[in-house]
Amino acid sequence: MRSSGSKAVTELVQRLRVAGLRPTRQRVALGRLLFAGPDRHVTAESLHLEAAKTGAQLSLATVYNTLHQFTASGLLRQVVVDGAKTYFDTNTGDHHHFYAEDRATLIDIPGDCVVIDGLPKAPVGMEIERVEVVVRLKPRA
Amino acid sequence: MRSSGSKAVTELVQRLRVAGLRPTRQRVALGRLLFAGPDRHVTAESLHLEAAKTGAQLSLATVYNTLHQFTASGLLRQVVVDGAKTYFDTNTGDHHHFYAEDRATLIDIPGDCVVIDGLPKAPVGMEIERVEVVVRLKPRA
DNA sequence: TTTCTTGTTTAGAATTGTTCTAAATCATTG
DNA sequence: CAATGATTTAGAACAATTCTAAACAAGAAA
Repeated sequence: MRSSGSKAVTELVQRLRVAGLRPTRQRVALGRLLFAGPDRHVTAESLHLEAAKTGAQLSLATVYNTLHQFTASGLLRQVVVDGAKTYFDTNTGDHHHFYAEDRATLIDIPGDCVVIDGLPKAPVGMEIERVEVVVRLKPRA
Repeated sequence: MRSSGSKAVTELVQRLRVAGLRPTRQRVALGRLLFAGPDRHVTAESLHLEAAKTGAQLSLATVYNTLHQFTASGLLRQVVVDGAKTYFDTNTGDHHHFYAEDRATLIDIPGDCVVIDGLPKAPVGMEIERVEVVVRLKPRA
């Protein structure tokens, strides 16, 4: 019985290989947390904490490295909604976000339900890389 | 000849008073830089540098304080487009932004030309504070 | 004016999130 | 199994921002 990993893990290892990333213990551990279930939003800090809770043994620096590598490989995407922390989103498709400032929490808004009209075209020499909508939420008065 | 200030300065002092802020030398100096001309985007650092160039004598901490006080009073608004620095915008009206990542530069998009449709309503217990659109630009290939 | 009170400024230390460095470790290949 | 090069890591370094408590200045009162 050579391979004791689940199918999900095998697939993850495959994804990493394809991305040119060696499937190290640390990357697999983080990948499982990120990609095993439904889409999610994490910060380096939160993911590091979560990994620690599941018994994984890895440094915060590695979490940062890994998140950036995953992002560069298109497995993750960065979301900027707060000056302080950087969020990473496992949903790399076209979509937007609610951001509850008081809870520092993100909620996805599917891209296919939102229509944005009337945007001016990009200045000369520039082109649009992406259009991001952030809907800031506050507790109802 | 008691009052040697220009009309613009008098008006600025008035705005500060209304906002409950004493028109100190520092606040007036920063206010002139911010509100004398057309709308603009600054960071604490950039404004501090600019103030220094015009001969104003004030600390970076004061620039931070002032930017936050101005924001709290509705004279400025914060724009989050980059994890690293915080931008402040003298245009507090309804509008959006182009953001050229390579130049770390903001350009206003008038709010009245953009229509956003299909946004889901806010989760229960929450209400929408503001809808922000950021159009990320990259140099044309 | 002068004095009093309170708001404001400031230098410098402290914090926070993130990146860097160089040495140790691990994964893969031959 | 050894060699090679990628990866991890602890800890230092960094950058933006906030905090602190002491000095200072603005407006009100006398």
